[in-house]
Amino acid sequence: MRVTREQAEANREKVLEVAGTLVRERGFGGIGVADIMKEAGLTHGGFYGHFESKDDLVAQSIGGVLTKEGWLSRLTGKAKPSFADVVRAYLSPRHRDHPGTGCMFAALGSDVVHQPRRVRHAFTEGFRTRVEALRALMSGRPQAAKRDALAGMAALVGGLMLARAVDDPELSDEILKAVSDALLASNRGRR
Amino acid sequence: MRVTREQAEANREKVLEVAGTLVRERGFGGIGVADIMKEAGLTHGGFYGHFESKDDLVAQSIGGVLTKEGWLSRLTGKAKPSFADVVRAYLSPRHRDHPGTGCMFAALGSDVVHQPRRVRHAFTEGFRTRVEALRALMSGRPQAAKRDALAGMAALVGGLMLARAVDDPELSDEILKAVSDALLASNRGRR
DNA sequence: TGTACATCAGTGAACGCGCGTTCACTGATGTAC
DNA sequence: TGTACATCAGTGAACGCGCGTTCACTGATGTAC
Repeated sequence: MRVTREQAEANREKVLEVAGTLVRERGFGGIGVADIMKEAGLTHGGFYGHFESKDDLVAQSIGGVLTKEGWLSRLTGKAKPSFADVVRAYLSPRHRDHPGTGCMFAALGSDVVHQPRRVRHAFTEGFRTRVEALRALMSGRPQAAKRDALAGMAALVGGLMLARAVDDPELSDEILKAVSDALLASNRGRR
Repeated sequence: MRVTREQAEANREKVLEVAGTLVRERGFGGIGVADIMKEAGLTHGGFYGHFESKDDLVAQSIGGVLTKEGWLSRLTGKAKPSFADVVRAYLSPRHRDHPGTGCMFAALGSDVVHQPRRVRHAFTEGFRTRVEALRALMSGRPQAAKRDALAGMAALVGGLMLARAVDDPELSDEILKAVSDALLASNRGRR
């Protein structure tokens, strides 16, 4: 059942997209080749026509997500979001409850260290990009230091991850609010 | 090859301890029953004399680590550590490079959400304990709010996790230092 | 433009390995007298 | 305190399931004429 070249390419991209979502929802240990292919509307046998191995797919998928443009706008829903927009959207219940389309670091962060070199490297480069983007949005004279952006990223990622880990919804909300307030206050203080 | 009751109990505790270390070093997906038993100096067959299942072992091991007393002293090497002592020890290269005896949240945080109820609950209760301990060490008038402690925990956990995830040692050190400086400064500001 | 053949994307059965779990067995410990 | 038997912690082979990977096959697409 051969398909057109365009369809084959679309299928490949669909598989990458599904993998990116499922791995964030279920973690590295929670995704299988058959699952992913099924979710993409295909059967598992065709997998190796597109990818060398499962590791290859995961690396490509994560690399793709972490280098795609427009993530700030997708997160906030605004074309030119402010620092406060980003903090509020990142630490929102909505982001917490939709890991599949959310931040890779909060969803997979503690497992990255156990992944193959390629995956770890993609994460590192994606992290640099995001730190720089955050820095550019922060206040400071004349501009915020990388240090402030690194500390901000740590608080964002740690806060979201903990809000997801905890099994008490109230505590989870409390974490989101606490980190959000602290970041917004410290950015005001830097002005 | 029966052993004394004391030896059997010591073996059980050794298995729990090994599991606690290996799971932090390798993640939930990186530990096998045979590995753990071998590392404890036993063979895999005896496992089910001590535990109901692998999940049971993991839950018991993590619950044990998270309820044990003295973790603040073990982390800092001091009997009565200050807030600055805790921050500096937590975000030290030494802690980053020894996950097996370090913080559960940074080592396993993003995977906790995929674990059985028991494990998630143990994490949540352990988290509460640590937030309260941190709050008690922070400055404030008359004392720091829970909010400040929650934000502090998020920054600590996120910072350590990211410092481990990243594949560039320089960036890793930079993360540790940035978060450490930010936390110490904001605690001074609260005084 | 139409026809014949080659290509190859996708299918689904099958393979093989790793790992959690079970089980018959061993031999030292614990206990009854 | 010593002896005989019962208990049971630990051993290692074996089982079975899940999952990554392979492969012969199908039938629609792409191409040569």
